[in-house]
Amino acid sequence: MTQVRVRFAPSPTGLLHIGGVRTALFNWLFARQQKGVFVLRIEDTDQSRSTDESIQAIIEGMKWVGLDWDEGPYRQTERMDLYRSHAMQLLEKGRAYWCACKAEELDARRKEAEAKGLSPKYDGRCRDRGLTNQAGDAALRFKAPQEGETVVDDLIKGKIVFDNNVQDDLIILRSNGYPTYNFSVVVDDALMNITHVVRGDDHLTNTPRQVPIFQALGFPVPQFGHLPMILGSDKARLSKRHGATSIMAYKDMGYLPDAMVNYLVRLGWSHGDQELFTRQELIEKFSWKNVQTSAAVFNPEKLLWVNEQYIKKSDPKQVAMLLWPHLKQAGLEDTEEYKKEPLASALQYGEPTEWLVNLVVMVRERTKTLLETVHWVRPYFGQTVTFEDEAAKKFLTPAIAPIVGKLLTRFEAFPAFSKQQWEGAFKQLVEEEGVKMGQLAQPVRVALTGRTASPGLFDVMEVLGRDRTLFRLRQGIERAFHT
RNA sequence: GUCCCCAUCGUCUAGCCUGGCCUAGGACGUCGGCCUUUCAAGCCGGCAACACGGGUUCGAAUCCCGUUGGGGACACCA
Repeated sequence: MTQVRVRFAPSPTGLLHIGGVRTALFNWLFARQQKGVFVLRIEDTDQSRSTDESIQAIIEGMKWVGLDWDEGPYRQTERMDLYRSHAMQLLEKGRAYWCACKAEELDARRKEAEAKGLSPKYDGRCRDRGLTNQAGDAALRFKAPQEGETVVDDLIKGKIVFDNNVQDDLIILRSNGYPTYNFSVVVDDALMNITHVVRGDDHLTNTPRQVPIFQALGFPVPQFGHLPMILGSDKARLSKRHGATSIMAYKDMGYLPDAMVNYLVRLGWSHGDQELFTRQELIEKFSWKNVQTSAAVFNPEKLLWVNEQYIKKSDPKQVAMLLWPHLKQAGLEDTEEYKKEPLASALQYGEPTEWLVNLVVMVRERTKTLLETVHWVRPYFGQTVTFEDEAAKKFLTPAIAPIVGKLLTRFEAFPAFSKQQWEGAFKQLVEEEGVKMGQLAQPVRVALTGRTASPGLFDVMEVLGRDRTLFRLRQGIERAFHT
């Protein structure tokens, strides 16, 4: 059994798209499962649209989402000699010919054909002219078979039959000497010994163009697999108008890489009723036969739910580390608490403090993204609290100040914080005063966090610690007299 | 226009290959309830789908044909 070799071959013409990540993911899963090789190849033969920034964006995105590659990144622009020499081979074999038609002429003829309701394919006028490329401005065309059929046995869609008479002679070398996509992929996939070409559905009709080129070059034809597309809510191909499509935008919005992977893989693949998978499980359970044949609509709400599950169930240390950059972005880096985070500025190293980890555990039940986590975690940074006006106005009133004062006195009597002890004191006071739990709890909550919603009061005190709890209680009482 | 792909709740999907176990299961969302010091979480329950029409068969979501609908491709883009 030969070793499985797969590849992800994006073109660097923009940010790394969610659809691209999913394609990469299926390839990666298959490679890891089969103990094969995952190749990253940058298809940058369109020099007018390719940029180095895009290459960086692809690499950054792949790394963030944890899809590591074994070979590459290769760049097609560094392999020009290979494409040219193989193109010349085809010319020598009589499987290619020079075409002197100008781009504008072809354009005009295509439009004309379309207007007449004919197929817009190349009319083959240079096919038998035996031209040479003396002027150096001709394009080289592949002599595509015009008879018979090309059969593709797709890993996902099954057997597909294409009539060869609908294929035209595609250009393999542009007049500027650069190869075109359909040619460079074939040369690369062949030379890189790619065994399984797995890509988006939109490439399905490229397959019957590419297969004859493999054959003409004398290369074995790889297995093909075509993944269904990802659609927007209106069932049109997913694009920016449906919202964020770049993978890094999701990082910025506070999504976890594992959550993205989990959501994306379930978009078109399933394993019974299971919704959540570890990476190891995905690698073990992945199978082509469970890949969906039809397109899927991207659903941001379900993605949000998956992310929420990961925030809740992942190792809180991991979550805390992923939280660091967001804390900084939120302007919390000047607080004492942030400064205690050992390596928050070099987030790839070290571990978060126990304090932060506990904080994450305390708030994670109520956050769906890391951005929300930041919001919930914010009151615990810094000595003083920022009151939300509405909250203070409603709960920190002169009427309530005395009882909060009594609570403060009792707490002050304790030399250290003890959840059990303090909660007992709190409940006793509530009973003595004959008030409802909430009548005291809400003012205290506002005093401690500045807001009307928070985790359990005594968890809050624990994270705050004795001194800050007392400090904020005093602060709250003071505020109460000023309302 | 030509070629190709696809079709189960609003959405992601299980079931389809190997027809009966399907009065079609799960998940997201949504609606209602329980729990509760707030906000969540959690738990329980409700609503909700086999695109349509023909066949084949004792029996079809499952097999076949057609229709309709959706998507993709037809570049010196990838």
